[in-house]
Amino acid sequence: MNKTIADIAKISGVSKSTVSRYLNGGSVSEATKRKIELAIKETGYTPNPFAQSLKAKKTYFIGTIVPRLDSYAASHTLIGIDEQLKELNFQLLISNTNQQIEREIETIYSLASQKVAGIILLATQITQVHLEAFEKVNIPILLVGQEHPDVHSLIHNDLEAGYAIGKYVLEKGHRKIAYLGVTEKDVAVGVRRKEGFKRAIAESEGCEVRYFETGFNMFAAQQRVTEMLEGFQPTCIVCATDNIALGALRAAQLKGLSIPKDVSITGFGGYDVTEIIHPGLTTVKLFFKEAGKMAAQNIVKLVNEESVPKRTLSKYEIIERESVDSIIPNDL
Amino acid sequence: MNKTIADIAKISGVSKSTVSRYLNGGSVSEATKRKIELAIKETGYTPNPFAQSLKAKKTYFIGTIVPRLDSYAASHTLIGIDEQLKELNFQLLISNTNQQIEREIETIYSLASQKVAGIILLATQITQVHLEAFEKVNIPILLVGQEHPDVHSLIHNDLEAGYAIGKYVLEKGHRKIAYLGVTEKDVAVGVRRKEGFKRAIAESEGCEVRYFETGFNMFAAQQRVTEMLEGFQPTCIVCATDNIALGALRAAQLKGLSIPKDVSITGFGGYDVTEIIHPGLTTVKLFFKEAGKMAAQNIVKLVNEESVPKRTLSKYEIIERESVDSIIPNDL
DNA sequence: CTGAAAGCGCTTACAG
DNA sequence: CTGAAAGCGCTTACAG
Repeated sequence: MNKTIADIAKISGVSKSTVSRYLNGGSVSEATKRKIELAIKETGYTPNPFAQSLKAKKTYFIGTIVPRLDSYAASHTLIGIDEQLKELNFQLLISNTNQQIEREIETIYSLASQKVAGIILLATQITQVHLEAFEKVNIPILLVGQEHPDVHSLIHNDLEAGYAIGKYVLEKGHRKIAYLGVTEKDVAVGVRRKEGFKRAIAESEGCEVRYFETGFNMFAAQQRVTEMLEGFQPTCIVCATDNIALGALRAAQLKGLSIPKDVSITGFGGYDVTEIIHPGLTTVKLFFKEAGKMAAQNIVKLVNEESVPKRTLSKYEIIERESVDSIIPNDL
Repeated sequence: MNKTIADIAKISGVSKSTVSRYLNGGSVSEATKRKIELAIKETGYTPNPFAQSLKAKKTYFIGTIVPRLDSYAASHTLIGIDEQLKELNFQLLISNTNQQIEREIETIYSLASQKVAGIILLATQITQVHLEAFEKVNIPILLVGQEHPDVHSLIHNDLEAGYAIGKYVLEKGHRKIAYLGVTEKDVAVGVRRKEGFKRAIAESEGCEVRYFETGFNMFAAQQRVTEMLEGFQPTCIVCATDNIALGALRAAQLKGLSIPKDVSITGFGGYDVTEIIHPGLTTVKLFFKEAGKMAAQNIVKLVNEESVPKRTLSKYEIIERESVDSIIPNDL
């Protein structure tokens, strides 16, 4: 059977209080300390976390709500969160909503009823219902990937990153460009990245840019690009995610176009697969794992009632590979 | 503040015992049932799971140990486990070991000290130390992906699947084949798949087959294939995983070979990306999500002390795409 | 530094 | 059907 604190007390000949004090780093004499240590080693005792949480009125669970488990972004963010949380002696509880936004709400309440100390939400959209739930459960919440003025958040620098990739393709001489984005309901990916890109475009002259919208799925993107290519032949396709870029790549290839000679393509995310495909995809790398670590640090601070900036920014970096051609005119 | 069962008792004018009985489906009169329901609705009361677990001496956590979070196999298996566990009213606790096998052992003990009801281990290797840990913690364990005579397991039918892909390439006329496997320490992937493949080869004549070993990483595989191609030019490369196949594909392409005209390639796993790359990869699809669901069902049965077969097999299917050429001689 | 006692929020025989 | 009481394994003032 499982040993309890009473067993340890009996074996080491002290009271339960003293054992508890030892466990929690209170003041215990060297001699009793040794006796207790011995008893613990001998029995393999570990405190019952349920009893601890019940009594101490606090738990060491951090709930993380993810829209999906099978995405590079989600899994790498989770890896970072998990790693950092372990270091801080918290336990990660992952809840997958399978991209159903109603389940996010349910999950917020159910995590609360499980008495988690805090919640990290890998967010896609923040609705009024979300805000209401945050309010009601009354536990620290941290948004990752999206921001909202009323909630603490950690976001990728989508605006600047969008600007950077815009500048990049412009510098490579592209002027006839298709921008393949996603729904504006997703503020980070659908609005901010495009906004940054537009700013870059606005600083350049003689551009012909058309904007298209597709889903996050690569097959949907493939089809969208196939259609697009009927009526518009850009020299460069800038995609709001790597998955979209993968779809674009395949659509172009199936059309017999050579990348980057006939058309250049860029992605956004920096997934591993962008390096292994042929040609390698030029993309904006986002640091998901690092973002996850920062998120874990922030939520724990929030739990401990330490101060945290309302908004934390994660970095990005442009990775140059083979999918973008330089078409700078000869006269340069 | 959080309401307790005492609050509900007071509001509805009955005893705590009765409320508890109502909560646990005991016999309660219609009238009191209604009063209690009202009080619960009014207060938004949810039972404290720590108190429940402490008293009832059982928990609804199932710990799942995964070697990594960022793999198609792991995440899809996890999705299946999570989905099924929710349905069975259990809560999934994911623990990532980051491919460090010592951490698997630590995690087994730490999950046990967290009083999980059962453990699912997405296994790579089963060592003596594992068996010892299973023994010591004395809670139900289910292996997924690997098997061992002493432990319950759920595995993909690697042997048959290996045989099937061997038969397949043979039927396509290939006789000069490279098999790209992994370490035999991984019994399922390193031994069984190869064994099945060899059986198919043994049934055919005039084959020249060479066996190579590489890691699970696509970049390592790419390099391995690049080297291999110096000394051996097969008409077909059979890979033990999709990631290896991706590496092989890139190596061949960088060498200027056209797939499948110059060399055919097959994978193993059925990752989404194998469909979007160009050419599409012919592969053996494994049903990770379904396997995860079965695993969840089995571990819960084990927790409830119902009987479960020592070994459960998950299915597979060959997906034909463009990466394998038919080179059947003209005389057919 | 140490121990006795109360209490965290539940569940479960037991008696009625 | 219902309630009083004990107890799950801890922690935490309080007194010494």
